[in-house]
This record gives sequence, structure tokens and C-alpha cells, in this order.
Amino acid sequence: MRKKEGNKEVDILSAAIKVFAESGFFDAKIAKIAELANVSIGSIYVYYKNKDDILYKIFEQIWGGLYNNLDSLVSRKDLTMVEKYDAMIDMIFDTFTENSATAIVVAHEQQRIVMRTPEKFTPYYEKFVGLGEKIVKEGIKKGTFNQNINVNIFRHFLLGAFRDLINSWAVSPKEFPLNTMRQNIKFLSKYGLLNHK
Amino acid sequence: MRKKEGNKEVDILSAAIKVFAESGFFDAKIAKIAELANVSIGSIYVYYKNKDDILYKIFEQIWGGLYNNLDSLVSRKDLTMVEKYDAMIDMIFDTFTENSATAIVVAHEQQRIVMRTPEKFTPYYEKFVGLGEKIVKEGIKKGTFNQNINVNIFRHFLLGAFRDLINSWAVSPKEFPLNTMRQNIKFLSKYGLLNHK
DNA sequence: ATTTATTTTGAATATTCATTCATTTATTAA
DNA sequence: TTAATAAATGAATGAATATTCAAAATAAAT
Repeated sequence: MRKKEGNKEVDILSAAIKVFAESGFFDAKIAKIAELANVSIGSIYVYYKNKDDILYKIFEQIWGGLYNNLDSLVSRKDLTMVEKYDAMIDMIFDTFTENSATAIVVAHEQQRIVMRTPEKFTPYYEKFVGLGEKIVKEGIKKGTFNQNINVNIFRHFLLGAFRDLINSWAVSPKEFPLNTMRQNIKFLSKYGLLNHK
Repeated sequence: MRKKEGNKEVDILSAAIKVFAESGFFDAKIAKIAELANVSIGSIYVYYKNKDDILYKIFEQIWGGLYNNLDSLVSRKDLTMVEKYDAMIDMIFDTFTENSATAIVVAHEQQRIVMRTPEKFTPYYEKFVGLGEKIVKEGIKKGTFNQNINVNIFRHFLLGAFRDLINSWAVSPKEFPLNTMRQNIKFLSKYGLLNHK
């Protein structure tokens, strides 16, 4: 019996990330993904149920990875709350800047996919967000973070800011150097715009 | 000769905002917009060139309005920098919370439409952003705002946060009460997460 | 070499909808 | 009343493309 050679499943996913980033999900052509992945159109449907499924798997990969990383971070006892918070920022930052096409896909498609399939959207995202909130709540309890801040609002504030910034970087990296961005995200989210002498 | 009765152009735009918010631009059906607007399918093409054009006009309306409002604010001499900044936040906030469907459409479609038609995207948006940056730069010059902050990054930070939050409110208003959101956006963007005793 | 099991293929299919335009309807002016 | 003009209509068109599936190709087992 015949054996698979290479890993078409992975090749297709990588190609899809590029094509989705380039054209957006709706304008992305299955034929183009097949071409980039060096695979026939038919093969795509061997490995993925349909176009939506490909997008879904991309999100699962991203948020699954982030969830696992954050899970290790949360339980660490050797870090101050600020150090934990900064480490969380770095983690998100690194995940998305590792592959700019992924950053673009998440920035552009996540809202829509959450709307379209609220039941089916990867549970890793919710779990990841839950862990993030845990860190912030712990910091508030310990008095490091401001107790008047609404945790739920803060999470959308931070992730929304992140999404826009990382997308901006992915689209024009020269205008948004990684280190400047990283510093500014950490600083702004912790200290804000005002000059505190 | 026959005169127009009512204002189909406006009716179509309002209906389109609702349908785009409900289904997203790509899943939105022209037939559904026509139905909601109490207008024939053909009439839509009398008033708008095509589906893209409808979306474009929505953005033009929103950012055109915001640009004009912000233009009046920028030149006022009777306000401190913080007051100006807060007024700007209120302005954006009010525009989008006035009509939740509009908020959803902007949150979901803006990134994509900017990508698809960078030349054609409404110049009001760029002009609006330019004015916002002017306020921040002025505040930095006067020493009210922190001079280490990168203005370009700050703008994406703030607008990204805004977009996510207003969309969250539009989708589930009970979870995100307007006043709490408004206060938190102002507070977080000015003071950040940390507890400054 | 032949069989068997599995993978791969891509032309053909089927569906979906945005857009068109010939026709109808309504309004005003003569 | 009638003519002239503009507005409104919606069935028909055509283009686009996601998905299917019967056939072909390949690798291992016999």
C-alpha cells in the first residue's frame, strides 16, 4: 500500500496562511493555496473538510500554542506580578511576530470567525483569555494593579491594541520596529499616556 | 417628469449597515438589503455603483463626520490638553455608540477595506488620524504627555483598543455598560494598569 | 509480477449571487 | 389628456469558484 510522502497537511496550512494574509479569507482561492502548497486541489479536501476548516485549524494552532505557554507562566512563583505581566506581553508578541502572515490572518479574520461560528471557535482562545485575566486579577489582589480597573474591559483594551499594532507591523515592518513596539505596548498598558513626574 | 419620493439612497445605506453588521460584508446579500430598505434590487444600482461602493459610502459618512467634529475641537484654546484628549475620546465614543450596527461594521470591515482599496479609502480617515496625532503631539510638547511615547504607535494602540471595545459593547451591551467603558478607556489610556499610589 | 490498499489528481459539476437592462410605473408640464 | 421625462422594477444573465468523485498513480505486500 502507498505511504504519504512529505506532509501535505502542514504544507497546505502554511500556504493557506500566506494566501489568507495576502488576499483575505473571502478573496483567497483554493486553487491558489493548492498551487503554493504544491498539491492538487483535490488533496486539500483530503486533509481539510472545507475552506472554513482550514481557517479554523489556523486559529486552533495559534491559540492552542499560546494557551500552553501561558499555562506554564501563570503558576510560576518566582516572578513579581509585573514580571509576569511583561512575560505575558512578550509571549503574545513573540508568537505573532514569529510569522507576520499569521499575525495578519488573526488580525483580519478572528472577529468574523468568532461571529460566524461562536460554538465552534477554538476553546483555546477562551482558555487563554481566562489565564490572562487570572494574572491581572492576581495583580489587583496584591495591590500591584489598580483595583478600579474592570478586568474584562482591560482584556479587550489590551488585545484590541495588540491586534492593531501587530497587524500594522506585519503590513509595514519598517514603520513599526519590533523593539519600539514592544516597549511602547508594555509602557502604555502599564503607565498610560500621561507624564507622571 | 417624475420626482423621487422618500429618500431611497438613505434607506439603502441604513439597511446595508444593518445587514453588513449582521452577516459581515461578504455574506451580506444585496437582495436582503433591498428587502430591508423596501426597495427593489434594481434601485440599489441606481443609487450605488456596486456592493463595494455601499461599504465605501458608509465609511465616508462615519469618518467624514468624525473629521469635522475633531477639526473644531483641535483649534479650541479654552481647554487643557487633558480636557482636549478626553473630549476626543468622548467624540469617538459617542459616534460609534450612537448606532451599534455602525460600530460593528467599522470594527469588522475597516482593516479589509483599507487593504483592498488603499487608494480609494476615504481620505477622511487619514485626516481624522492626523488631527488626533496633532493633539497628542501638542500635549507632548507642553509636557502633559510623556515624551518617550511614539505617537504613531500610540494611535494604533488607542484605536485598536477602541475598536475591540466598541465592538464588544455592540455585540453584548449588557456586559459592557457604556459609562464603565468610557471611564475605563479614558483611565487606561492615560494612567495604565499599574497602581500609582 | 501481480495484487492490494492508499494517496493523489483535476476536469466537471453545481450553486450561489452580484449585476444588468428592457419594461413598467409614476409624476410633472404642456 | 397627452407627452415627456425620470424613477423604479425584478426576472434573466453570466461569471466565479468551492467542492466532488471517478480514475490514475504509487508504494508495499505477496
